[in-house]
Parts: sequence; structure tokens; C-alpha cells
Amino acid sequence: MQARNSAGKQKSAGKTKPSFTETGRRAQIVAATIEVIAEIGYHKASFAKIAQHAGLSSTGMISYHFDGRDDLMREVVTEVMTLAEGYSRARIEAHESYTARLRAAIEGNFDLLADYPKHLAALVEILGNLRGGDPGMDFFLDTTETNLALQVEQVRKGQRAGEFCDFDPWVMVRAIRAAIDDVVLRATQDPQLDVRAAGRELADLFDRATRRTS
Amino acid sequence: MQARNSAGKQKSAGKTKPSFTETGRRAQIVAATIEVIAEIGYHKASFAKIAQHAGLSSTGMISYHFDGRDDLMREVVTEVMTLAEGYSRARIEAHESYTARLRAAIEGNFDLLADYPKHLAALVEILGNLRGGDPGMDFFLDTTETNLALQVEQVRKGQRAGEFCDFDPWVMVRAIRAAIDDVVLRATQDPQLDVRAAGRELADLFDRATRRTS
Amino acid sequence: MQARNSAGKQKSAGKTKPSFTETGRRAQIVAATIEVIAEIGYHKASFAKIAQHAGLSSTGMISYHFDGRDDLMREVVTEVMTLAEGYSRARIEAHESYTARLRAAIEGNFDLLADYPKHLAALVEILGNLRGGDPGMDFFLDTTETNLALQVEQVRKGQRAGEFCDFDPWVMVRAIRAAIDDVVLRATQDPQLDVRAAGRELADLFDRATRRTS
Amino acid sequence: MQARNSAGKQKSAGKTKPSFTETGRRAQIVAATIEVIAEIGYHKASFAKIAQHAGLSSTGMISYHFDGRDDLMREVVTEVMTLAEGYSRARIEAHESYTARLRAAIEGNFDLLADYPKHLAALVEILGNLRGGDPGMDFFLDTTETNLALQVEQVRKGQRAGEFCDFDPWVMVRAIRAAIDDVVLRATQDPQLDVRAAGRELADLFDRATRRTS
DNA sequence: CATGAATGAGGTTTCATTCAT
DNA sequence: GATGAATGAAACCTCATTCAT
Repeated sequence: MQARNSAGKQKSAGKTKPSFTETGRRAQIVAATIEVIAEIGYHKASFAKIAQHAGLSSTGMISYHFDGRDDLMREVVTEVMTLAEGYSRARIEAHESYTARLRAAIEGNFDLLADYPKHLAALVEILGNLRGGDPGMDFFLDTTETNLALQVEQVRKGQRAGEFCDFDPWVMVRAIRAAIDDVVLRATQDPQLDVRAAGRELADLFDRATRRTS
Repeated sequence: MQARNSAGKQKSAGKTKPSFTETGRRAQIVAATIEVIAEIGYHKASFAKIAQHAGLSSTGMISYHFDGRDDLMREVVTEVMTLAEGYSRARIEAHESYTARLRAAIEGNFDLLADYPKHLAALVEILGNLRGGDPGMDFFLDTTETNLALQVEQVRKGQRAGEFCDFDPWVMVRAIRAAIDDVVLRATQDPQLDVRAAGRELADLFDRATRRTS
Repeated sequence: MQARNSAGKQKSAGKTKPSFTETGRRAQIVAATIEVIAEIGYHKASFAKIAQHAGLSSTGMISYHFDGRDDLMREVVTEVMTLAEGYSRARIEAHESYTARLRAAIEGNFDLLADYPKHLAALVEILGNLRGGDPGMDFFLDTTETNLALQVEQVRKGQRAGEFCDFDPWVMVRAIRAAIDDVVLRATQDPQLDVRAAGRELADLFDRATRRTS
Repeated sequence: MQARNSAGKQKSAGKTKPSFTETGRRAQIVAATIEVIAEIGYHKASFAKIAQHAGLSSTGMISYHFDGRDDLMREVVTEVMTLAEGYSRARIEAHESYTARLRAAIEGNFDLLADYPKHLAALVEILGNLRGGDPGMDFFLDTTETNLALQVEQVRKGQRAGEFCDFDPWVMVRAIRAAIDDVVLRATQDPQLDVRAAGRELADLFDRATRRTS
């Protein structure tokens, strides 16, 4: 009861700095969770399987460090999103044109996928299994929506700048997201898949789909 | 034994024509399953929830009519695929050009989605939660793969015919599938979504992505 | 509710002579029960398995013809005991000396076993799984006890006649019974077992164990 | 995982020494299982009854400590066999002649039966309800067969040494085993039975049946 | 007579969580 | 901090039985 430094509680309490070992345990559990989810899927990733994969002797350890399954998943999502941020931002901002930025955004996902094959898979699994109404997971639906809205905004700018042709930005952004996620999931089940090649293909595909035909 | 006439067994046995009421109960359970899956997802769709939704007094009734969860899901998939077949084939074959056929194929999905909003959602949920290694569900992975292969073949013909530009047909077909499925899942959670409009947008999107630029 | 002609009820009612087809059905079910019990054991012989083995479409048929599981088992026991009676009595009464009668009694079991391999197995399974306290099965415990008592009486006569040496007749009779039953059960699982040879061996064994040493 | 230290797993893992309390609970459950089986038989000994008898609040506790019903039964068999070993070996090796050894072997069973009336009953119930084909229980069939083979070997030596007369050792050993088991089962249902007396009777019986007549 | 759908109890197992040590 | 035993709910499945047709 005492140590329960869930992500949320840390933010609200603020002053109880987590000890080193606790941070280590949390990270260890998060890492194991990512691997288990990537391998057997979100719903079958029980505490028992995660504890086993992490080399923990009991599931109680997980309940001790996380305030329930949702809290653990929140941490996983946060971890992967932070990681993804590092792959996207620099790549995107290195370009001026919106077409180049779109390509960079797409290919950034596949760079991440190549380096951390299981992280994106876990993220896609978790977000893909969300349903509205799970209290405690609403945060993620909002986060996801916000992310998409940012991309929509960029696309709109590209359209106003005359680089992109006329289309519904929401449909386009979601189609891109869905196509990427599909490759992510397939990659975890078929290790031989050439993700970089698939990334280039998708970048080309959506380049043609968005480019203004003079 | 008794009602245990699973789809497979019916085919192999052949002569035991299912009674009207039995067919009725099975259909009723399948219908309830589709609705429950569409509402709360594949993994949370327990026999208890399905029985409740179907107005049955016990989960034993489902076990009585179906040879386990996999058998029930097989029936759902078969039902929806048969339904989908009716929406696709005629629309596609009504056109000559491959570009028109691609558009028809995409929009056929959305016609089906508009008429039976939950059927496609259930299908996508089930197939999206499959993992290789589930014995008894391998059939569906094969079916899905076969379906995609057929579409890949059509795309290849379009390329050879000079209607489509040069791209990896597998990546394209999967991107189309993923984009459609994404709309399907969103539609079940947001009833206000204009699925026909989304369908036209996607058809336009992939038309631009595939069309040969003169 | 109407036809329910269980064995017990027939005796008490008396006047409703069972129709030919009903007798046939009952016999068919009893035969199937014997085979199923011999193959998979008393407790695993569910109505479902019996109905399947009998070619019946539902377990309801069994409940219709028999007043529950106990009633069915009663019929099986009665059937096999009647059959066994025919193998024993004549063989035993063909001899004068008690040593010869004992041998005949033992070998009679193996003649029956050779002719109807599954009947004795079913009997042994049922009786071997009885526990005092099952109401409705007490009859069998009594029957079994009575049978043993009869054999005990014969043995006592043999002792008084000076053919048998001095031993506890109950222990002897039960040991004989147990040894025979053991072969019966083994025979159902090992079809290659030479039951006649085993029978002769047991007859010799208990001949030496009972014979008066001059 | 967690307590799941089944007998087999302990041996293979080796290094995870079970905690005292865990060993205690396992032993407690095994003890309760022995008593329940002795009272109501192998097949009716459900987890619910065992948990109730052990003072546990749920059947989940048993699944927590044992890897399924088979694992629990394995532990019971192992426990009783180990116990039986202690009663047999010393008694047998205290004698030189094979006739004396045979008597000691038989009477050792009844000493054990007198001290632990339910242990042997549970063992006989479990082994007597085995069928070939239960995967996971094959080990016991092998063990049983091996035990019998050892006894057969001793009997053969006695025959070669001229102490025993000529008979099929397998039939003899099985008859002895069956006769003992019969008393064991009867003893659990009739507490007034004088097991030592029955043991002496059986020892005498098989002494006469095996002894060489000068 | 026969059918087979329906029922409700009971079986084992897995799950996330709590708590004493 | 860490452990792992304990808990109770919920999952799927099978059983014997009943009953409308």
C-alpha cells in the first residue's frame, strides 16, 4: 500500500522520488510486458506470463508496483510513445516541404520498427484493443486522437501550401496509420519481412495518393 | 452427438439435415455473437455475455450447439464471409477496367458496412486477434491469405494491362485492407460516422495511389 | 413420464407388458453400455458416450427408457449375472468332489470371459466402483455378498468333507474373486492375453492353496 | 510459476527449494486427497471436495499448488509408494529364504494398512482406475509394471532355488497383488475388519500355493 | 415412442488482487 | 521492498435430466 507509486500517483504526489531499485523493477516489468504482448497479444498477456518472462517469482510483484493492469499498460504506452517521439521529430523537422515531411514521418516508424521490433507491436496491440468506456484508458484514446489531430493539421498545411491535392485529411491520416500498424503486426509474426522495404513502398504509395497532380 | 452439428461436421456427415429449430438456435447464437463482439471485442465476448444477449439461460446451451469457442467463431466468420461475397462479386464483375474494379471492391465493403454495421466489425475483430499457432483457427489464416492472394492477382493483371503503375501488390493490397478495417472498427464505436463518404474517400485515395500517371 | 418402464417399476406394475420395440431399445442400450464401460471404465461411461456408441441421436432416449443411471447399471448387472449363471451352474454341478467343483467354478469364469470379453469387464467395473451409501445400488452390494456367501458355504462343506485344508473361507473366496477380476480387467486392455491359460493357472494355484496335504 | 512446484518440476529445476509453508500446504492437500479418495473413491474426489476437506476456501488453491488433477494424483501415489517402501524393504531383507520373504512382503502391506488405513486405499483407487492412454499417467502404469516385474524376479529365484513349486510367476504375483488390494478396499469400508488376521490368512494361503511339495 | 433442445449443477482452470510475513 | 500463499470471480465445458413437439 505504501510504495504504490503508480504513474498517476507520482504526478499527483510529486515529492516521493522513486528509489533506484523501484524504478529498475518497474522498467524491467514494462520491458517484459512489451515482449509478452508482442508475442502473444494484448489480451493473453496475463500477469502470470509477464512475471514469468521477467523472471519474477510472483504476480504480486506486478500488482505491487503498478496500480492494476491499466496502469501497467499506461506505462507501456508512455514508454513507447516517448521512444517514438525521438524517432519522428528530428526526421520530420529536417525537411521543409510537406511531401518530404510526410515521407519522413512514415519512414521514421519503420526505422523504429527495425530497431525495436516489439515496442511498436505492443503499442499497436494495446491501442487497437481499446474500447471507449474503459475508465482509466480514456487517456489513451485522447492521446491517440491528439496525435492524429496534429498530423491532420500538418496535412492541412500541405494542402493549403499547394503540395497536397484535395482529400479528407482525417481519412488520409487514418489510412496511413492503419497501413503502418498492419506492417508492424505482421512483422512480429513474420521475422523475415523486410520492414524497410515495406516502409519505402508505403511512403511511395501515400506520396502518390497525396501529391498534387499538376 | 445431439445438436453438435458444427459446420464441419455437417459437411462431412451430410445426411443429418438440421431441424428448423436447431438451425434457428444456431443462427440466433451466431447473430448474438456478432453483436456482442462488435460491441465489446473478441476477447471479452464470453459465452456468458453471448448467452445473455441471445436470451439463453445458460452458457451450456452454446456448448451444446457449438463444439467450443473456436467452432462458434468459425461459424461467425463463415457467415460474414458468405455475406460479404454477395456484396463484392457482382459489383466487381460489373466493371471491365481494373481501376473501376478496384473502386468497386473498396466501395462494396462500405455498402456492406452500411447495411450490416456489426457483421464486418465482428469479422475484423476475430481475424485481427488471430495468432499463428491456435490450432483450429489456422483455417482462417489460410482463408485470409487466400483472399488477399486473389486480390494481389487482380492487381498484377491491372499492372500488366498498363492501368496501374508500378508498386508492390502485396503492400498495396494489405494497405487497402488495413484502411478499410480501420474504418469498420471506428464505425462501430462512432455511429455518426458517414461510412459511405469514408468509402468514397478511400476509393479516391487508392485510385490515385495506383493509377498510372501518363 | 408414461412409458418409463424401469426394471423396478415393471415388477411393481406388472401388467404393462413391455412392447417388442421397447425391449429392443433397452437391450440395445444395455449392450452399448457394456461395451462402453469395458472400454473406458464405469465413471467415464456417460450417457453421451453410450448413446453415441448405440447410434442414438440423443441421451434423452436413455433417460426415457431407464430411470436414471443407477437403473441402467442395474440392468447391466442383471444381464451379465444371468449370463454368468448359465456358465457356472452346469459346470459346477457336473462334478462331485469339492476340489473339482472349485476348479470348475474358476474355469467357468474364463470360459465366459473368452466368449463375452466385455460383459465380465463391465460387471467388475460396476461392482468395483460401488460404495456403501449409494442408495439404489445397495441391492448390488447385497447380491454380491450373497453370492460370496454361497461360495463360502460350498468351501465350508469341502472343509468338513476333508477335501480342503483349514483356512478362513471368506478370505479364500474373496482372494479367488479378486484374482479372477484382475485377469478380467487386464484382458480388456490387453487383447493378446491368453485368458484360458491364466484360468488354468489360477485354478491350479487355488487348488494347491485349498487342498488337504495328506 | 509461483508455487507450481510439481514433483516433476522440482526434480528438473532442483535449485528452487520449496518454502516451508508451501511444502506444508502441498502436504496438507495431499493428505486431504488421500482421505477423500479413500472415502468416496477416485472419480468422485473432486477438487471441491478435497478443498473442503482440507479447509481451503476455493478449488483455485489446489490448481495453484498442483499442475492439474494428474499432478496431484502423481504426488499422492509418490507419497504412498515412498511410505510403502519403508514398510517393505526392511521386512523382506530381514529374511533369507524366499518363502519367508514372500510372507514378509505380504504382511508388510498389512502392517502399513493397519498404521495408515487410508493411504493404501487411495493408492489402490488411483492405480485401479487408470486406463492406458491417459497421457501424464503413463508413468504410473510403468511404475506399477516395474514393481510387479521385480516381484516376479524374486519369485523366479525362489523357483530356481527349489523353494517354490512350478507355476507362472506373473499370474501368481498378480493374484497376490489383487488379493491384497481387495482387503485394502474392504478395510476402508468396514473398519471392524481385522486386517492383521486377514494378512496372516493371505500369507498362509499363498505359502501353500507356492511351496514345493516334497 | 422418439426426438433433440433446454436446463442447471458441477467440474477444472486461470485471472488479478490482497495480505501476512 | 519483496515474497508467494490465499482468495473469489469468471471462464469454458460436460453431465444427467426434463419437456414440448
